[in-house]
Amino acid sequence: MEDYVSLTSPNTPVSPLSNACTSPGEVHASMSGKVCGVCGDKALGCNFGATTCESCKAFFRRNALKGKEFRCPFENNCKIDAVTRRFCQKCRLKKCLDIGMKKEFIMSEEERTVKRRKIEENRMKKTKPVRTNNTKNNSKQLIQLLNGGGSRANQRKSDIKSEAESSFSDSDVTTSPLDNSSEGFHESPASSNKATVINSHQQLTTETRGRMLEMSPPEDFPSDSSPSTANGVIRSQSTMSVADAFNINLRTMDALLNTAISAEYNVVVDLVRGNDTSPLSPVRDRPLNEVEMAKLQELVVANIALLAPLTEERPVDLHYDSGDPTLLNVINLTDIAIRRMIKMAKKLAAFKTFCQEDQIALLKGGCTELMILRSVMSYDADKGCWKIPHTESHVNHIKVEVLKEAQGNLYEEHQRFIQSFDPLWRSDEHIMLLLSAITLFDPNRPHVIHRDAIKLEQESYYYLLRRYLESVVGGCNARSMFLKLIAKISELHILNDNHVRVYLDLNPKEVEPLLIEIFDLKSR
Amino acid sequence: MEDYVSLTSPNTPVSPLSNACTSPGEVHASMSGKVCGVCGDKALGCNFGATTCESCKAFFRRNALKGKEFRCPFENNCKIDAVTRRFCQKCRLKKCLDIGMKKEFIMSEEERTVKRRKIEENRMKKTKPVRTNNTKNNSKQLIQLLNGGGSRANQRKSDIKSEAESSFSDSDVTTSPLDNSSEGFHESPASSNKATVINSHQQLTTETRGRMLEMSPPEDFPSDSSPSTANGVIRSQSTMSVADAFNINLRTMDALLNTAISAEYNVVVDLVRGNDTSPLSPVRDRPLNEVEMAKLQELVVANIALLAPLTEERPVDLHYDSGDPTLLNVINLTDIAIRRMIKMAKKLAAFKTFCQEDQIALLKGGCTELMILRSVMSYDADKGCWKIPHTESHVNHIKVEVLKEAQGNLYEEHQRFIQSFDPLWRSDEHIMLLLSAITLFDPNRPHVIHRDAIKLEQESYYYLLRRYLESVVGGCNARSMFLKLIAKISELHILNDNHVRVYLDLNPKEVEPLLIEIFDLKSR
DNA sequence: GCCAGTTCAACAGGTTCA
DNA sequence: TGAACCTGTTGAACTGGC
Ligand SMILES: [Zn+2]
Ligand SMILES: [Zn+2]
Ligand SMILES: [Zn+2]
Ligand SMILES: [Zn+2]
Repeated sequence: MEDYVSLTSPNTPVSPLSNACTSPGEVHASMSGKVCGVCGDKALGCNFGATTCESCKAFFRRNALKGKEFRCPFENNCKIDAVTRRFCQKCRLKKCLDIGMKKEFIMSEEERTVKRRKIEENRMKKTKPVRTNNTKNNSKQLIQLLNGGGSRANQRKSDIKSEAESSFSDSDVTTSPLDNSSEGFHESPASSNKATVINSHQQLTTETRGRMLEMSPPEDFPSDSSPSTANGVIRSQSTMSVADAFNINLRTMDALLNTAISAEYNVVVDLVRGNDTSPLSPVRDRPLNEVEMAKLQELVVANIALLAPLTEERPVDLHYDSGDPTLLNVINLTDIAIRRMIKMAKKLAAFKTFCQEDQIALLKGGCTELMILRSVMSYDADKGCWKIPHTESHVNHIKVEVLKEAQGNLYEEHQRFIQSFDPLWRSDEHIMLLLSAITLFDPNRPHVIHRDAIKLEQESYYYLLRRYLESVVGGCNARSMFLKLIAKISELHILNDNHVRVYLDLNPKEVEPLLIEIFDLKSR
Repeated sequence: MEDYVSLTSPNTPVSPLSNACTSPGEVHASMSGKVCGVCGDKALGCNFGATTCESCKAFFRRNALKGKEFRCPFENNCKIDAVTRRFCQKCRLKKCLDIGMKKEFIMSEEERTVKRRKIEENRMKKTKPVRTNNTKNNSKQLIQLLNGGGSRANQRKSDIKSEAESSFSDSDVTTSPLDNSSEGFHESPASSNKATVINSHQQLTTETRGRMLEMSPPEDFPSDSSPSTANGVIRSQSTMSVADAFNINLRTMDALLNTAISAEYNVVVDLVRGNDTSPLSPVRDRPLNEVEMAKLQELVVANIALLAPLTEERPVDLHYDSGDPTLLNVINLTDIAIRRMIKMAKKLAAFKTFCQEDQIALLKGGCTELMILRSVMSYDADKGCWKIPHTESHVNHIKVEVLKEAQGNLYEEHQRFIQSFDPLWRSDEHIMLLLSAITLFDPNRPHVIHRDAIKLEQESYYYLLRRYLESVVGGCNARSMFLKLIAKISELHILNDNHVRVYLDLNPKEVEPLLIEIFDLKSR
């Protein structure tokens, strides 16, 4: 059974030194059964410029580009056949090249990237359900809500037929362990502000690490602190004059931004000039500046406004108080949650600057993800329920378990997602709101028109999130957290798909009009 | 004489008596249950060229290479079976060889070291937090250098005992019978870098993909290719759980990360300029903005500081001034180069924000690669030497040819690497510094703790490099240059890896303490 | 159908530990 | 010494653009 016969005619069966594959059109007569020019094994075709077997093809692809230097355990002239080919990489590779295989034919990193992307795109096209457009026609409710400053534009199914309540969530930011919640509804910017910036992980304090560094130059790193808790941690709390920040008017963005820029820029200037004087002035680890604070505060304020409105919007028809709501109840309550969302969005200056089409696109595309985030915020781990404020005095509790009624393992996934949020994140209103903003201003929503403009807005929130983290925790940790949070956004997209499926399965007749509009249910 | 032949090369893998293993794909009909060719015990597969059991495999590995002469207690013709195999090593080993086991297939000492390293590296990449090496204990010098602003923390061997320039001869005492011993070592400041230590060949593959995504044509996200679909609608595969999906969805992560980074640079500026930029305004062809400029400038400044310090750091003991330095001289001079590197790193704000463990990991892992880059920068093509400033007025010239002293073709490879840099790149300080920064902030270094944080920083420099190129040459060219430069980084890793072994063979007694620490030489 | 790349289970080398 | 284990490498089978 010795196919070792091949050993006698070691090299290429065809031409001694090259078995370059002939041009496709021209069939080489002598080739009856193709043979690998490298090892003599059965060949299927031409690979990287020569006729080879599958294994030599793979071998060449894997090793030719790496500059890796192999060593021959023998005399650098090993004969390569189907059995011995594995024994000496060096001689095998050499033979590959000798018979004319070309490294150039191996796709570069870039080419592979392009290819992969192309495949992905094609895959998308096939799978893509393609939803209907956001025409003015099928977005009446949304448009009304967006335009109408008031509440009359509402048409709730449940106004007629009272039903259960609640939703995943509305804003329970209130329940947040952080004090600010307790401040609750006042809008007094000042008070909330303070909370804003400073509160936050108790342990971390708003240490302005940058400042600290300057103050204690020599031993930048305490060297003792464990890496995780780390490098900077507990330091004195520097109570910067946050107060001023709030007086700043959001409208005068230009001025503010200039401040920010100069701040950013100053670092450089410092470095360039007397770099010796303050070599440590870090780009990071500095407290939020006025602009940043203002932008963050805007979110907080918009969110606060969210807490009360529910009641005004519609008569209290929270009948289910008597018992636990069904899944359908809960779903329809998301109607309310979404209205809140819209209201909140409208409080964001940037949002209002977008054209109506984009506003609709963002809301339609993002509202469910936003709700999931709210769900995370309002989750009460102890009771396993969402705490949802309805009136100033009344808080509703809805068992998360209601999700078990949904198909698939929505409940488990939802729980896992919530759990995957570090309690510290969940309870940090600022983090959650920033994530919400990033989610809202997602430039990749379908039907978006001014994509770049939206992208810019989103970027500003990414940036702000990062800055916020830097101002709260230092160095490595800030970046780690930032990345983990970004990962959460990625997970959110996926989880969202599963949630949406629940809506799509609904019978339009049982669902609130607004929901029908948002999920294009009629079209199903 | 088949045996002879088979010993020298695998040409005849199958000797009459052998039970040489056939290629895996080819099913040997006669083989029902595999049996050890040596002892008849149950065999699992092919080991060192023959089908053997686990114990004979281990036996052969342990004893075949040792020149050890065993003595047969009997007549030199013992029967070897599962029971008797341990009675006579001599006959057992002889039988091993008889049935075709080849000592050449046993990895040499050096190969094993390389392999071990690679494994450890990979392990570190996966296991993120776990702290291991780089303990404070074995990184004293580094820590001193990192903390101490001054230079007193230095302990140079050459300060104390100027010792013979040594011959490498002993270094290549490599025990391996295989030629590899030939590696010898060579060092150029640059080349020595390679040894750097932590060779890391991460393939930039997946990462590059992300980076390229952004660079591609203006309409990065043709709206359809975008991963996000609308608020509902199947984003990726549908039913998978969030957890699973996460892996599959790395692509989305890439995109998000990119957004986050560009946010870092653009937000402030863009907003100021008027975020109503036309929707299609291309990201290319615009000059660097303030933030980007600042970050780049920081590198330049840090680099400037690098040029003078050498003399302060240590008394000039460049004995070789009288003549050309030997390879060992050069190797030990890398000590100085590394000190500069550390100094430079410390001038980077971002670097300082990392915890000490990470700072050490990055320096330990990256310093040799960084030195290779410096080698490229300081190379004088005309004279074929490196120009290394020692004092402000004095520049040292070291012939690159010193690398020829090293075994193997280190010199050639090094030269090739340098030459492969377009002179335009080499002379562009910004490009070289950006490459250095990318190399420094390599998240895949072993023992890194906050891997993702470092990755973020690195991505940031990738982004900056791209932007820099865009600002200097036009869109298309920028793109291809960017890719070529990335490829260089990849080559750098390989070059580095290929010579790590050189350092490993050094005799610790002849090497500067800092180098010992960085290369963990003592541990050998 | 060709020929790039991708995937994954088996393979074969080293390492560990009793 | 050898069973158990770990990991990088191989290669058969498969995917997908052209
Ligand atoms: Zn082959
Ligand atoms: Zn060979
Ligand atoms: Zn055996
Ligand atoms: Zn014997």
